[in-house]
Amino acid sequence: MRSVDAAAQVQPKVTPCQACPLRNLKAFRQFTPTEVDFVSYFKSGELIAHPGMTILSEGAPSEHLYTILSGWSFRYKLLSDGDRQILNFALLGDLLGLQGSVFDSMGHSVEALTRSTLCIFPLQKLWTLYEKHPDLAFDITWLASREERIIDEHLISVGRRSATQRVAFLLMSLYSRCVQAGIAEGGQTVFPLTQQHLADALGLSVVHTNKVLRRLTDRELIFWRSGTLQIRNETGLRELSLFSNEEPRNRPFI
Amino acid sequence: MRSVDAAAQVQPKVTPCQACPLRNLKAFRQFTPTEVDFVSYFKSGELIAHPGMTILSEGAPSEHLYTILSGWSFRYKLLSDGDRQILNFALLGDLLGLQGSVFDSMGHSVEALTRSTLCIFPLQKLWTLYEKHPDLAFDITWLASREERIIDEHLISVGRRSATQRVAFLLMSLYSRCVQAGIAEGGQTVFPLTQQHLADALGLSVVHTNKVLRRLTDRELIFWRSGTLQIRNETGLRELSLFSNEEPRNRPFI
DNA sequence: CGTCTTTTTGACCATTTTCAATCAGTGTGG
DNA sequence: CCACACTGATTGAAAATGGTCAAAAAGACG
Repeated sequence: MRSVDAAAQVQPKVTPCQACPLRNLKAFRQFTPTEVDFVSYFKSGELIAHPGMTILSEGAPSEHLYTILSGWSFRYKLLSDGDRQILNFALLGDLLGLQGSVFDSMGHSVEALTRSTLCIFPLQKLWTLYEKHPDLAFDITWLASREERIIDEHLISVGRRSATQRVAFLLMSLYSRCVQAGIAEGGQTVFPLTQQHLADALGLSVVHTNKVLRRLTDRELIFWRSGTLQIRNETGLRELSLFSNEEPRNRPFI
Repeated sequence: MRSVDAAAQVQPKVTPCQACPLRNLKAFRQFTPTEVDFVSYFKSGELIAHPGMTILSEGAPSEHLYTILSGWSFRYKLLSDGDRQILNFALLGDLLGLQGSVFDSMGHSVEALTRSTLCIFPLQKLWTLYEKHPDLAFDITWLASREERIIDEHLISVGRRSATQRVAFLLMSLYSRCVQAGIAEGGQTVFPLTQQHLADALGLSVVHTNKVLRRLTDRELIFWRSGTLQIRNETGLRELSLFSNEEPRNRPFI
């Protein structure tokens, strides 16, 4: 279990906010020059996280807020017997560490799934954001509400859907987020999870997750191999999982 | 399924913010006079909701933000087959309808469990709050983060705990919130749920929930009868459920 | 090529669900 | 005050979904 300090590389601003790659994606909203200036002042540097690295730890305070510039990570909690529940995955543009800025410690941990680049925002400047940039403060509320929505949806999955529906739903929902993030096309997306990750997110055992995936493959709904997920029959998968994508366009980020 | 318009009683401000009963509870933070003035300007009236009434509907836009002045309600989502997942319960001081102010529609519904009084805040004035009262804007972020924390905790319960632990955990966590809200004392609290509500929150069937409750009663951990829940052995229940209360004191509200 | 992680399968087991009644509590109208 | 209707609580039995265990196969990597 490597800690941030041990394995992370903190860098100065390699990617200037003025040239933020997220702004080119149609999913994200545009900034005004004033906003860009503030965010640029707010951002203190970048963090390169390597696969398996713990970015934020449950129970520990957090000094920073992060925005994902690239890569995948996931939020999770551990039970005392070692069981892990993955709460949500985090992709391009997602905000991490908000709990740390509002409470004295994080209620969950965050681990990098792939090599990731995160923008670092020191909390000392967060208050200035609220004071001087109500529009950005509102964006933070927006992002928090969106996170709530995703967890709500996840909770109904784990609580009320069958194993097959759960798997189907999570795959569809991640695929849909990948499309939004511009890293998926033609029904195909990079998909750097292991079956263990899926199982831990869905409240299932790996063994059963594996069997469900086999069935979905046999039914020619999906094809998942060596880090790539193919949605072979999106309509079928949507029907099965009752997934309906209402992800808002023009989403904010910081 | 009564709608808000049909059964609700919208009243002018019966309880002036200056004399808000929440401010007397040690769990809640104090307001500055400026803040009280603004909240008072923000609040447009009160809503009396009766048991079973739908306060907010999934998929519908919401015109208002609500704060609970008294009573119980719960957030839930329905599956197409009619199954219901209760996402969280809402008590004194909790904020309802934030999603409606950020997205064009609610991602979940809210139903009153008991007769409830809610403060009504029209969304048109929300932007003023962000502009003129960054401290209150921060409070909204705080409340959103707290909601996330509770759902996270709920999700790990549903995903990874046994039925017995789940029931024990939910009971402890609701009891703990009641203590905070000042409506519980001496291990005893009003508890206006049915076993169906518990089951729907925990992702269990009513039948099994009933059997688990019986076992908890037989082990003399709890005693629940006619709307009153007694925690007969708090230590035992905490141990069983792995519940640890870290609810922050001095919580904000609007 | 050898080691380590991840995936896959089969067999067996357990928790939880579903089904089907019955019972208890509450409110209503006569 | 009692019969009737409803909703919610309880129970037992049978069925099922998903879990655990164990082991082998397949990849990934130095």
